[in-house]
Amino acid sequence: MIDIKLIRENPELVRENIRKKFQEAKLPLVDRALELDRLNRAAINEASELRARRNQLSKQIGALMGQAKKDPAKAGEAEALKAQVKADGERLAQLEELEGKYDGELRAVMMRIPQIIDPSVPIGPDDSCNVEVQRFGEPKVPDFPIPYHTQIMESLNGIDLDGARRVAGNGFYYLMGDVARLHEAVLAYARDFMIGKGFTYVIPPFMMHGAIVEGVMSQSDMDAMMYKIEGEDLYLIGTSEHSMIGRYIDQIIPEASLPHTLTSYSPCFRKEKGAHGLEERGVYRIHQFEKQEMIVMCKPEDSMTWYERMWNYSVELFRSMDIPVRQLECCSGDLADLKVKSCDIEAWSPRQEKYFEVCSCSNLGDAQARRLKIRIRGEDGKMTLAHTLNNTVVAPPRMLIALLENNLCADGSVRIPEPLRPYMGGKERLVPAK
RNA sequence: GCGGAAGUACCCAAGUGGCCGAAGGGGCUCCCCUGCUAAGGGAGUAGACGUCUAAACCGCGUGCGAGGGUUCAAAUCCCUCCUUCCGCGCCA
Repeated sequence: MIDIKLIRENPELVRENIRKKFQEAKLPLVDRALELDRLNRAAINEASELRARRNQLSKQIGALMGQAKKDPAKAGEAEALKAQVKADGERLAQLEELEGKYDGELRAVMMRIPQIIDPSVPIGPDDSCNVEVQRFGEPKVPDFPIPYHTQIMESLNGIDLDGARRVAGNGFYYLMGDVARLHEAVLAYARDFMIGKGFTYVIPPFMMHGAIVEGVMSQSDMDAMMYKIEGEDLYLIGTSEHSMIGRYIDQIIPEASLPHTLTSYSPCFRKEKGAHGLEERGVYRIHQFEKQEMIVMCKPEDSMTWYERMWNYSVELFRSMDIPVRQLECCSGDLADLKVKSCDIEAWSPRQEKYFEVCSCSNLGDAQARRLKIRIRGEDGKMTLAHTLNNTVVAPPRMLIALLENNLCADGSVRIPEPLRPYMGGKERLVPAK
């Protein structure tokens, strides 16, 4: 969400930004916003004047009522004033309705106008124009065939998808034995990795109220992703970012306490509406998974530095587990409307001989903060909107695919990367059953 | 989940329809006096949001847990909800 003042002062810049994102259909929204803003302010001004008059007259009525006890003639004057205020009341009620209407419509329009993207974002209409910036580690293809990840897991007696389907349907899994343990090892290692970077470990609520959901995501995302608890004003979180950022709603943060650098663990629940491709079977795209996340809330001038740092943490983490990765910069047309800049960290899949997404790092600028009213009180008392960023540390079911594929040996065993071994009881290798 | 009590500014707290955007105390800021591990006196102390403005000040509006309602007028009366505390129940 951008500042309405920016549209008032520089609508052309906002239009240009929309064109850069190849969303021409949204261009009329700019004029619509200007129109609604004008109408809204006119209504506010007229209503304010009426309220001011009501307050004044009501005071006079009070005084007259007091005098009327001694001088009955004053009662008539009071009645006359009452009638006038009552008459104003009807117009005021109309205006209040208009205020609500314009304000609501304006907000809806503003929600659809995209955040101004960073000048460094590559321009392109869709994900085919995303830019590979840099590779880390050698993408190797071994001379033996790499099976689909579920087969590797099955060979280790580590997964039961059939059972999960009976119990919860498609999109769920039972992880078992060493694979389940490896899943937890990855999470625990990633958690400690981030703690080592100075982040504060947080376990947030896994459910949240509707009002928070509306603050942290768009209506369309909500429909496509969120599970609602029947009969309660509660939704299951789709990522801990939701409850982590929601925590700051309507809050004023003292500048001295910034930056807030947090790493949160949570299960994530997603409907994942829409068609899923052949390569998204198994544990790639599922209704429930677990994730370690990083969240940073900082001063505006610091957000780009944090952005760079954050995606680099992901690279460092994956490299420490011997997984080759690359940084893929998101182009303008593929960038979500709330984001100023974002990139994916993709892990190498020796089976597909291509990279696939394992982390997504985003700088939201002040977009989220404006929606949620997250402000910073400066040392000088001035208020500014905070900048928010988030990045995946690791989402183990999916990253397990990369881990298993990249560490598979010709004999079918899986080498456990060094840093994970302490979390696996010292085990160095997973060996297939039989 | 049931019963009881409560939610007012940084904190405590008074306030049952107009004279209340809110007494009093504490804290904090500034000033004066005194002079040394202290004490006394005075002044100031909603923050926020919206609007107005080139911007700031001022003004106006909103604001007493939240949202509705009654009324010319609501901290105050009515309804719904939320939160906290105490007791009981249930549960890891």
